[in-house]
Amino acid sequence: MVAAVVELARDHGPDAITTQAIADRIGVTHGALFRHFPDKAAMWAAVFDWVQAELGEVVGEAFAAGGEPLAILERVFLAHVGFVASHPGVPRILFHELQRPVDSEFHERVRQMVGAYRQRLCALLVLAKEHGQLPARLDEEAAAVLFLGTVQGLVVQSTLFRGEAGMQSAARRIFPLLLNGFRGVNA
Amino acid sequence: MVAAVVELARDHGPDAITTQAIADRIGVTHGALFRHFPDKAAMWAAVFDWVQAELGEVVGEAFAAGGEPLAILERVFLAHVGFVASHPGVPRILFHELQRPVDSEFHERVRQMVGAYRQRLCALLVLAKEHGQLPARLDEEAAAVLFLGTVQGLVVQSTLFRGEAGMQSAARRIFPLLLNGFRGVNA
DNA sequence: GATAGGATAGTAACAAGTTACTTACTTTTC
DNA sequence: GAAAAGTAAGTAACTTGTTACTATCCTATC
Repeated sequence: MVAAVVELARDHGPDAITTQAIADRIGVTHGALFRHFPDKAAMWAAVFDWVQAELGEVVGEAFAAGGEPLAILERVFLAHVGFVASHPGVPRILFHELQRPVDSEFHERVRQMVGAYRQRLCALLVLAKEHGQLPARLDEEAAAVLFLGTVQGLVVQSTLFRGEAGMQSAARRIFPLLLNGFRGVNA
Repeated sequence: MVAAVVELARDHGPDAITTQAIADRIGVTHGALFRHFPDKAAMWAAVFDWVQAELGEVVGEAFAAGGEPLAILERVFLAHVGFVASHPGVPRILFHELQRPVDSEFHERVRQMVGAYRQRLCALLVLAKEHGQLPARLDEEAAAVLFLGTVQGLVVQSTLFRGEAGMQSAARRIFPLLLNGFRGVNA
């Protein structure tokens, strides 16, 4: 089911992801879907669960692989971009979720997810400071926001232009700039 | 009309922006809308026209106000963020537009708009190089992508967290990091 | 200067098509 | 043989767009 939704999101915007379209894609009748999910919201929730788990795993591995803090940072960056590049439907789904009312359940979940991600990044940046890889006066919260923003901006622009193919190479060109910003030229 | 749509987008997500909802917001009946617009697509087009003109003006002023290239860059950054902060519905509308099929008319328009913006940024960065404010080896295309990505990422995270209020202050904290990245610590 | 005529803008009700979801019934599977 | 899974045919609500009719205002003629 989840796979069907992610594929549908890739080439027809989420408006076109009707329960009928999902059923067609899976190869069952419309009614059969509702034997497994109480309603459409539950289907979206399942998709979100999958995204959260999958992205969590990919990024978690990058975090866990060890090495110097800045090497980890780069690995996380590329892993995140790589995940999105190999699942082009995912950002569309998330953007769609974000367009619900601000106090919706999904908003809360995304907020928690991004918040936890940001905290891990902050911890990593503090570690890098302690290792002397980054200046002690670095505003690591701003840096974490910038890091995530860079990924998100890359995603948006890649869906606009080169498609997802050029995303990885763009990421490799951009990361040094990002890192230099963290290191600080005026330190 | 445009104002009604932008306000609706602020707190109700574009799915809920039906022609009926627009009519209610304006204070006319449903049918009256179709006396001014042939169909709903034309309404979206009008909204997009407004966004393009308004944002173009705000950013254009920041470009035109003169000063050193990096000062202009900062002014553009803050102007852009300020515009979005004062019209929270706008990013939602644009994200909604981006979820149409890739070869749609809107996609093409957004692409041109972002493309033109990127070129202006590149030109500005080249100018900064010539003034000796940025190292000659700076990859200005990557820098332009990073610049736009930062704005976009800031927008996304602001709609998630502090709301649009903290966006300006976040922008002020982040810009120095961005700039340092351009200046390059390894130059 | 009053008034006919026509464009402009609005209203109310409706038509046609979608969408999410249900229900009564059948098939598969263990 | 019973529970789980699937099917076919609905239904109610909602969405975009249309249509027949009305009010308002500007103009131009008598």
